[in-house]
Amino acid sequence: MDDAAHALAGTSETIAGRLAIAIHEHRLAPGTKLIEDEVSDIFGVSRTVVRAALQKLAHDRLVTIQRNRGASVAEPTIREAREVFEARALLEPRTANSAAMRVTPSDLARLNQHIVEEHAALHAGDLGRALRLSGLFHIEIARIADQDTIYGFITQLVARSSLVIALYWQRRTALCESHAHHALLRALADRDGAQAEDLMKGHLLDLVSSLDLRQKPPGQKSLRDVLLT
Amino acid sequence: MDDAAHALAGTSETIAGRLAIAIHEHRLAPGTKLIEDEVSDIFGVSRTVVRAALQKLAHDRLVTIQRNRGASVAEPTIREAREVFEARALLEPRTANSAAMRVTPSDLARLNQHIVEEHAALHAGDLGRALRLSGLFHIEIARIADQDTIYGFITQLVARSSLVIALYWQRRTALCESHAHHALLRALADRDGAQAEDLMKGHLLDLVSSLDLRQKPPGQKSLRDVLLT
DNA sequence: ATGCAGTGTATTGTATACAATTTGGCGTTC
DNA sequence: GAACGCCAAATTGTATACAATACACTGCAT
Repeated sequence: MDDAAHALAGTSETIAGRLAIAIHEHRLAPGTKLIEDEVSDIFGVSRTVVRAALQKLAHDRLVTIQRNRGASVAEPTIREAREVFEARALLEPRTANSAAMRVTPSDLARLNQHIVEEHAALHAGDLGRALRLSGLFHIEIARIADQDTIYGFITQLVARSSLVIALYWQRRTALCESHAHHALLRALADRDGAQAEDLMKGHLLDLVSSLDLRQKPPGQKSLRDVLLT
Repeated sequence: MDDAAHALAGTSETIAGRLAIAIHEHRLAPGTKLIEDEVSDIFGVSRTVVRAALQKLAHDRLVTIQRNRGASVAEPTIREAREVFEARALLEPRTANSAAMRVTPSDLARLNQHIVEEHAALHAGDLGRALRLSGLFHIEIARIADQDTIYGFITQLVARSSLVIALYWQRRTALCESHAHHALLRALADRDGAQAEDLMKGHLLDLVSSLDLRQKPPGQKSLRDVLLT
């Protein structure tokens, strides 16, 4: 490649992937405007390709597109945040159960690697990467369950969860639930579907309770809150 | 409008909607090729808009896009067909339960109207329209449950179900489950969530058992089946 | 006949040009 | 000084031109 401009050229899929990872790792904050010209310069492609990528992300609710106003990283409302976790509560426990029946040794190895890397990232202070690995753990379980459709739903929900966490996570919950994943891994290794299902259910409940979903997001405090302080 | 060519002009959303309805009503059969130039002529817009519409439909798995080979109406495999109904079984019963708690008189009226219209369409011999109304009944219940995220999932699954039915429905099952919807409506009217949940679970089981998911789809019969008749 | 290479057409992929719309700033007026 | 209207810059929406690819068909050799 002779020109730095298109050092990162790619299809709309790869560009959507890069953006999704950046969002997942909290390097692109909710609300960030995504201007077509800028993005196309960065990746060295035309706006056409970028538009396709943005539309895909919009369909996954990772970005919001308003007609004639462009795209920005989505800012889920409290209501959406609750819905995302309610949907996860509906899908993931049963999926973990199915996964327990089909899991192979290489699956277990991969899951274990996720946990190790997540731990390493945490110690290295790379919170974004730790967060993404934590999400990948859930996605990996869905993949093991071998149900493409549900896998797709969970992938989308995990990505959106990352946005929810960016907006509503209260840092005083420091534990960051790494042993929850450990326990899940053990249940899977034991092929104990019922146990995996219960653990997943509890884990998701822990996750929501580590969020502050009782008031408006930091940036969008209600008028009342602002005026009557 | 002075020109018939763009009598149906619209945005990519409306075009995707038109295509989706046509697919839902089995006026576009699985496998039908969707050529950008043709579609753009029909709706009087440029290929740009049509491409966006097709990509949206592809994301919903109603059409398949292969690079450099274009888009065609999706042909779900048996595996996908099973997955779609497994996902529905995971989501819809609980959703029906939630709907029972929130349903309003006007919701009930609308549901009832769906049933009536479905019946009328059946008697008029318009099977496609009946099928779409039947799907709308399920979607309406999800809407009543007031969970946008799950509503979106169910909408997508119902649309895909229509493709599955086009491919795998065995006509000898004539009943077409109209009283199942009646029973559901009664349970909702009674605000009996548990009953609604059970009915929905059973209804979905009836649906899958009216399909023939044990062999290859009609068009793709295995070589063995063809040769050893 | 069968298989294969080459060629032309049909179709999709991408970039770019232009139109439409929004946004922010500037000056005017009250 | 605040409100309003207007203009310029930035940005998105759509169409179109051109490049790249796949597909069907013909003719040829075996």
